[in-house]
Amino acid sequence: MKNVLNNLTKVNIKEFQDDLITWFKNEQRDLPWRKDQDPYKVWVSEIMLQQTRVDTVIPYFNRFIEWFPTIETLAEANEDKVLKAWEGLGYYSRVRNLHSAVKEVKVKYDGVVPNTPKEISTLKGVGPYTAGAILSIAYGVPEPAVDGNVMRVLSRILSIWEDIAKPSSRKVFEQAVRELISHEEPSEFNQALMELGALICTPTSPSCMLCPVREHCHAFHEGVQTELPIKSQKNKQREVQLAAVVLANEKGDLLIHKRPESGLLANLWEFPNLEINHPIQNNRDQITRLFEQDLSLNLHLDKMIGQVEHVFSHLIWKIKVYTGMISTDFTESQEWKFVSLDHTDDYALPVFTQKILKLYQEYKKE
DNA sequence: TAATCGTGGTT
DNA sequence: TAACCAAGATT
Repeated sequence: MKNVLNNLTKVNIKEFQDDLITWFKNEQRDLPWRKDQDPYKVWVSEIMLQQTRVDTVIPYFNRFIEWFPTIETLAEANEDKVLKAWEGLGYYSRVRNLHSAVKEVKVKYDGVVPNTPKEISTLKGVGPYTAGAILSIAYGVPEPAVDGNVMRVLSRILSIWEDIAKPSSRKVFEQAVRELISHEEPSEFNQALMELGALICTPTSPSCMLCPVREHCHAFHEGVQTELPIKSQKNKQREVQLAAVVLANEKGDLLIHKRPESGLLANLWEFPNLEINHPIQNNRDQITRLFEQDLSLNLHLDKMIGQVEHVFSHLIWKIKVYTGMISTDFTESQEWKFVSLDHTDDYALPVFTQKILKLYQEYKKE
């Protein structure tokens, strides 16, 4: 650790803080979660921003705060509505954990987000980054909030050649922040590091000539700013073959199924589907039998109307989409519903399901 | 530690 | 177009 951070002793910390924070106060973006320092809103924004772009988050954040303006309202909401508010954002366990944690804050902390590292870190979905972000931004506590931006910025400023893709590297950058952070303005300091990473110290072509802390930056002085940070590459996605079926009843309502409460897309809704990874499971009769065996759906597949591809972070789904008919004695249950497309307010539909729906609607036009 | 967990924009 | 990227947490 000492060796990796040996450039820390060469930084004029006071000047660095001042240059960074002054720039932030002048250049920061006007974002909806910066209108006040309500710990609940800071919390919601930080969860939404995990692995998600600012431009994507803004409309989701505004609508979420409209629907659930306080800890109390979110705690009282039912999960289907909460998931619907997250529909399309991805990483859905984030909002299920947030919902659970907000309920805990309501009963255990009398509705007040805790302001100590130990307590806030026990909340579901609140890891090291989010704990530091809420504590510093909402409460002014000088804790590190190390995200991808901070690792990139500090790897350049301090010329740190650790692999930032390794989980163990985060503690190196946390230690650096503990040395550098302003105890007078920890909120501005942490946000400034991230804002600098987002606007100036970008991954591929950093705008060093516009950088307010250029003179403090070891990578700039050595001309290696585009070689940092070091980040090892991830494995590529595994490909999975699926079959899905769109089943309409007499009214034109479509059959959807609630996914399991854990794992991928937990508790979201989908058109009936299953894996068909064996080559032998590739014709219509075989797939019909699989729906009967695996899902207890007694149905007739009409025709294959097209294919849908959907890319996850670790999977690629290639889905053959069928239309079909289901036996008249089928009955609805908690996990199986016929729904009108005009009344899906209580059913969060992930993007792959919406791709199937679009294919089906185009097919119906003809 | 390495996998899992989404989606859409950028290079 | 394929790879990469974006304010990570959990298991």
